[in-house]
Amino acid sequence: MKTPEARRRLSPDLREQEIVREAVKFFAEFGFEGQTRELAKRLGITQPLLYRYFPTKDALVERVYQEVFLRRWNPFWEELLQDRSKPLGERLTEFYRDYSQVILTYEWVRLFMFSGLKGLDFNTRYLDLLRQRVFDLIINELRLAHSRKPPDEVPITTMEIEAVWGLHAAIFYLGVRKFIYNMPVENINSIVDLELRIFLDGVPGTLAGR
Amino acid sequence: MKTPEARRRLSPDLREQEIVREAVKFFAEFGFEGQTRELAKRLGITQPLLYRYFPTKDALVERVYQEVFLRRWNPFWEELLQDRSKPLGERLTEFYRDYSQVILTYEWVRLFMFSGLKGLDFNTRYLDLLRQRVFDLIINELRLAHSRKPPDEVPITTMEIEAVWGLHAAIFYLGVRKFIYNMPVENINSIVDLELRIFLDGVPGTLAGR
DNA sequence: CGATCAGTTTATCAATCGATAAATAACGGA
DNA sequence: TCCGTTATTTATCGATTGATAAACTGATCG
Repeated sequence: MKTPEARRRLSPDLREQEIVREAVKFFAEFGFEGQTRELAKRLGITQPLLYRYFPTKDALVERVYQEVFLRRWNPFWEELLQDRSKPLGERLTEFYRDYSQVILTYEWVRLFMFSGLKGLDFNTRYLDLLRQRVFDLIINELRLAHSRKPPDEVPITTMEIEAVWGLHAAIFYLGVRKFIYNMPVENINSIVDLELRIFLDGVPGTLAGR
Repeated sequence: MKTPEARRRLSPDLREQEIVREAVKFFAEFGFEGQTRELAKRLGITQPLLYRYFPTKDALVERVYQEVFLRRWNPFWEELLQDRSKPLGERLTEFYRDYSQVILTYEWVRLFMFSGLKGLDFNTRYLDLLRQRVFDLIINELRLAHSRKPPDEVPITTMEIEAVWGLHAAIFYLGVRKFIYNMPVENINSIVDLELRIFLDGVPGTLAGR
């Protein structure tokens, strides 16, 4: 009992936006093997129309990546982590609460995993960025908070990076459980706080630069 | 320049074993959309022969699950975690070193993720088992080691479970990074030790039952 | 009100998929 | 050595896939 859906002839910009928005949801659900006919059906259009806006299916997939991963990165995070007017614990709480709100979504988590499994290099590129823009900063601030020598005197160790990876994994895995394993995960903020507490209590023993 | 590969007519048992063994590798690489013709090619047989041993493709996929997940569970783990003749830290190290050696493999990690993304209920079933057979045990032993009331007096809290989830995630994510994101991850045992140290130093603050 | 541009649909192709039936050939027993 | 069982291959079907070309139609302008 829905409208006959006879609405046609949208402006190209609007139509493209609609396609991309629906494609994000669609590929997040079925992966990149999701069929163009089914996507078109959800959009209330015919399948060949997709090819008016994107030359190939891969081009549409590529566009979905950009929309989900690149667009959602917040440059302010890097400032926040270095804002020494606040205690480090407070900064980390603020950062990971906000960061988790961005990446712990159905689309982000699943598309990221689909991308990794398909062997696309996007994951490594994103994670290299994450390490440079976030992990190194956190280690730097942790060193400072515990009166260790800075990274330019004593280089960052593998184990320091791994310690931060552990924190990051604990938080990201909440999204894996929720959106990939389909398990109930509630009160994410409280859990983020918990993981941070455990991390901050336990990490001093692994910091270098004494 | 390889042998003409004219060998035919294996015994049904042997042929089935070969098919399953190769199918595990194959589906771990390409996911369940991997094509039967390509799988047959890798086996050096023709595609219809697969249907002599498995009625449908799904039946073969189902068999792969059983082979990888059910067969590799070690009941001894549950005994080990409760062996109070050893310090808890030692038990956890021993367990997670062995457990990580079993699940942090190309096949296990990728098939588990493919399964989750496809919406099969196997993940939840496995993780329910993991929680009952491992998580609850760990929390019980942690309570005991820190002189808290046992779970039958003070029920296990959500946050205690989440704390163990965090440890588990940190370790499992090593496999995600290595086999899904294709990142270099070395010295897994050392990292497991590190995560355990951080966990054990930080977790007492979240234990209930005081 | 008619003409033109462009957004959209219809019709269809070529390749690929899982699956089936019939033909072939390898191995063991008499 | 021959024969029969059956493991294996050849040939093929029907459905589905991404993609293309041509026909259609709605909106804007004169």
